[in-house]
Amino acid sequence: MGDFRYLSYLLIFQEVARQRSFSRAAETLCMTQPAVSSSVRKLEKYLGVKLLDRLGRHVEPTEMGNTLYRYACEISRLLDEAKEAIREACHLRRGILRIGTTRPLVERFLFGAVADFKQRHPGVIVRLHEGTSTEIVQGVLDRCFDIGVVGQTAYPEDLVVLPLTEIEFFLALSPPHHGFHDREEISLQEIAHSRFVLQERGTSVREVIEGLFQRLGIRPSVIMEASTINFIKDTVMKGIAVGFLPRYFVEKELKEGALSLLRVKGQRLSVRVDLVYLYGRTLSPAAIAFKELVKGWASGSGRSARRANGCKR
Amino acid sequence: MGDFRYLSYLLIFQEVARQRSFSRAAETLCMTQPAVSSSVRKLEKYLGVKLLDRLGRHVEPTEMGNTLYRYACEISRLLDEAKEAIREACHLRRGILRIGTTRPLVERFLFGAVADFKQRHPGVIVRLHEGTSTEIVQGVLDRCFDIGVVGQTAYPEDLVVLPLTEIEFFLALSPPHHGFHDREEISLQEIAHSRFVLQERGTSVREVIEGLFQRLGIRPSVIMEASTINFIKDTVMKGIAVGFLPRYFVEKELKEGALSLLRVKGQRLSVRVDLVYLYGRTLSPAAIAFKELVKGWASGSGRSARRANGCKR
DNA sequence: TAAAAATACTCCATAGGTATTTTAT
DNA sequence: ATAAAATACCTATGGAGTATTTTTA
Repeated sequence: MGDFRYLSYLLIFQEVARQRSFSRAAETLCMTQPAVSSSVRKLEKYLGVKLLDRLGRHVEPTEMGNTLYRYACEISRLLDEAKEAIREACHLRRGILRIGTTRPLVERFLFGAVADFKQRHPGVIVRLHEGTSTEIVQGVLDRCFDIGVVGQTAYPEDLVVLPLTEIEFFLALSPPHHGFHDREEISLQEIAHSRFVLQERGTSVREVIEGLFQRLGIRPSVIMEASTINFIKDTVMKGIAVGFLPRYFVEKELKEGALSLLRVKGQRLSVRVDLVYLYGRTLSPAAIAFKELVKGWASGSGRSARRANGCKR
Repeated sequence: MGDFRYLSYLLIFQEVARQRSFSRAAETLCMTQPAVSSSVRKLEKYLGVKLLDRLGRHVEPTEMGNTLYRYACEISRLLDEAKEAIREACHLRRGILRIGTTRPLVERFLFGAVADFKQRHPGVIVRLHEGTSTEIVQGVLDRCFDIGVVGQTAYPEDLVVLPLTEIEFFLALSPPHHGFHDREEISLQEIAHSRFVLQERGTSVREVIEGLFQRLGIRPSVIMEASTINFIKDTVMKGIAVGFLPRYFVEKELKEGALSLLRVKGQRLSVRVDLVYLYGRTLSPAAIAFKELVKGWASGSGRSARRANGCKR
């Protein structure tokens, strides 16, 4: 095409039409009157129509001039709006933040982090999706999520992985049904023939647990696969099976004695929590801000990311 | 401001975002790849944000890039629309034509001319306003009408006046009530003491009639001022008063003998019909076309403006 | 290694300035 | 007579080209 330059003429014309004067328009546009005149003339030549009637003292848009003026107004409005949208997104007053994560992690710190983020940046829309680790990772690859917070898995390349924290899992069992509830530790061999309720396939914990069993040559009898961590807790408490749970999740039940947690002897049964995003892609300001925030919520018990600073009042 | 040039960068960026490639965008834009690259880089620098993630083989808009891309699409849509609107208006496929005229002239030829115009240019909206000659002239001055078709008056300067035709007025009277109906002519003195129904003040005919009476030193007894020409006809036919009417308007009544028309002796009682528009202002293509059309309808009995030519099929 | 973007440089078109004339009020 | 637009002319910026290097898939 090559008629890009006429775009600027359009905005110059708009000012002339608005002010009904070349000179005044030149002034507000910080140009000289001849420059404005020539711009409008070039636009008229390009479009092949007269846009302004020069009437000595003042100037008046023609029929076509009025038509074009209306469009020019709309266009310059959009230009301002676009600039404003970018400005606002930069200052975290606008935008969308799409986070993918797993159910247990939502409760561990995402929930708190998101609430914190929303309070700091109420203008940003946060979309929190839940899924298994593999689903979330795929979602990040597919640009469904800006960032994912998942238990460690085998990541594909071109994914930036930022370790956040580690969550240790313990063998969870119901006191009445086993003789182990007074012990601190237990070896997997001791419970090799128990019935298990495990996290569903596709979750990071499951992968870790499977790896453990495999290394010890144990083929456990998995009687249930739970899609929610709550279901595991309930099943264990009923004494139907044993499972693996993080401590933070059953704090209350432990106090009540409804459940026992035993460290798995000789093995480090823990899952690293990672924040992941696509390599090479620019994170939105909102995503960057959230990334920093969630680091705090992961490391300390969460509240290390102070609420006081950074908040405009 | 001076940031006009960034407008063109916006459209270049849009093409890159659409094609997800600098090289391909350069091709469709008929530019070189470095030119496109530098444009986008300048836009990024101007806005202070990264718009595209360069990923070797291809390119992908960032969050901000996507936001801006949506605006760019809307803007380029508007640009196309504006150009199309102007093109269509030039070819008389779109536009508004605002005509001001007086009631009797609508029936004399405006009605036919407008119908003819609409048939040739169905896309153009025609707004036909009625009023007294002075009202219409004022409307033209106030930009309410593109053109006015009125009986001749004292025009203000800066009005272009194009004489269309002349309409002769005759004394109209009801046969039973007067002894003149078998005559051809009559002098105003003979009916100086009749009761008159005249066109309302502000109309051209009224001005002409007033001038005539004044010159002859007659002060007629005007018992009624009619705002519609029909009212004059009815009043005359009822024998309540005498008035002045053009022949074309009472053709039927003359044949039926319900009315007589007598030429006013020694006086040329006629009103010139003018097409007027603002001096210095560019007429819209629709107005120019209508102007030419109405010339034909005024001169011949109307049909001299052929219908065959100029019509695209 | 091949395709695409970035970089380096050169050039000329043109946007926009100054000075002046024309025009209309 | 004055204010505003048009015209004429000139200069310098920067847009866009060619050639080359760098990068990544």
